[in-house]
Amino acid sequence: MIVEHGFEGLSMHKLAKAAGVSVATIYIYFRDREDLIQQLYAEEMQKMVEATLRDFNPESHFDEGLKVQWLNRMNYCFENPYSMFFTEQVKHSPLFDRSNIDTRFLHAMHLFVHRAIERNEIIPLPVEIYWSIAFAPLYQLVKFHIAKSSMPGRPPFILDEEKINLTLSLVIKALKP
Amino acid sequence: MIVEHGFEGLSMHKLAKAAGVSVATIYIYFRDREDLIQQLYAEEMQKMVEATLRDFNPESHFDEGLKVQWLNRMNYCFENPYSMFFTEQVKHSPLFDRSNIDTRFLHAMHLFVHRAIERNEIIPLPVEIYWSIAFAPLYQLVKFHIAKSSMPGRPPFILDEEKINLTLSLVIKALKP
DNA sequence: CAAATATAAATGAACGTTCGTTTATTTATC
DNA sequence: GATAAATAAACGAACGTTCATTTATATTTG
Repeated sequence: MIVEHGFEGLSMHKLAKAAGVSVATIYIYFRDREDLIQQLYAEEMQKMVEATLRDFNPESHFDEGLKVQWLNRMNYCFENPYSMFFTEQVKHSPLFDRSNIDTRFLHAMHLFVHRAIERNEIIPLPVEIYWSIAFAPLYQLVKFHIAKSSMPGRPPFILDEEKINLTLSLVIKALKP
Repeated sequence: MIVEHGFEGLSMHKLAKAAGVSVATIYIYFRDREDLIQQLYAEEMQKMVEATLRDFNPESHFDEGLKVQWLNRMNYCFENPYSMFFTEQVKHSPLFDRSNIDTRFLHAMHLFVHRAIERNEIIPLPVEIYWSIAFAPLYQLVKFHIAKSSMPGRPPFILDEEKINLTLSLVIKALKP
């Protein structure tokens, strides 16, 4: 409902009807409407983080580790477009609470980056700059892919492993000493 | 209203009251609520595009042209945080209509990229990959800056011209032959 | 083992608001 | 006196939430 019609598209009555359940039943499991959305968001984010960290070793070489994360993230987005759209919508709405970010994920990332810097695999950078170069391009490509026709009047953009590898190599080039 | 409470925070009654106007008056100038939001979005996007293209010459050297755009975009976001937040919210909502993207802007960008490729200033790339590397990091940095504390438990991230230049140099390194 | 009781889960109906939108009328401008 | 702009009031529909009640499940008792 939220993905297709925005937050306004989710009403407790419609949700109850769609779930084949009474409206009051929802309030047994969720304090109120906002709590429902927040719990759903937390749940989806946790699944995404787990998928992103699958087979990821923070001690691995930077190139290898970043590639694992890119492919994980890309695959998850492709297999769960609704989840992706929903979480992106929350992240760009006033509902988003930055203090609730998964710390397990952050720690793994910090370890990974600092190890890579120690080993001289990438140049030392503020984490935000590192993040903006290492991940923002991936997100953008995934969005282009999901939007199918990325730009009007152009052929649809299909993100495949070849394009991922090309972009990844450029990103790594930027971060290499 | 939308920035502070989401789309649900904008009601015609509350808007009329805030504007010191009757509800019916709004319907003289806007077909309905959605038309109001779409017109507001189009207006804000046009202002942003104009600000981004200020002093930008599509024929200029790639490094120079990209820097102009980055600084323009960054400054506009800083000076108009509400506009930024609002448009980002629309872009990540089902209201967003990809077919309404400003073509003037797209043409300027295409010309700029192709000239740079012709002059061998950057490697040839699909436009989407170019875009994801050339701009996504900037957006991410601006978001970090606006979010003040980028990641919990870390000092607030302040985006200044020095950090912009550093990131820009890395991005250019990635795109250079 | 069945009946009785206690506990938990689920419900339909209703609450008072607020929603987006319209219409008949008044006010301002030319 | 005509045209345009603005309004107050009202519309039914839908909203989030609650509550008294019913249904289902588990436990105890005779």
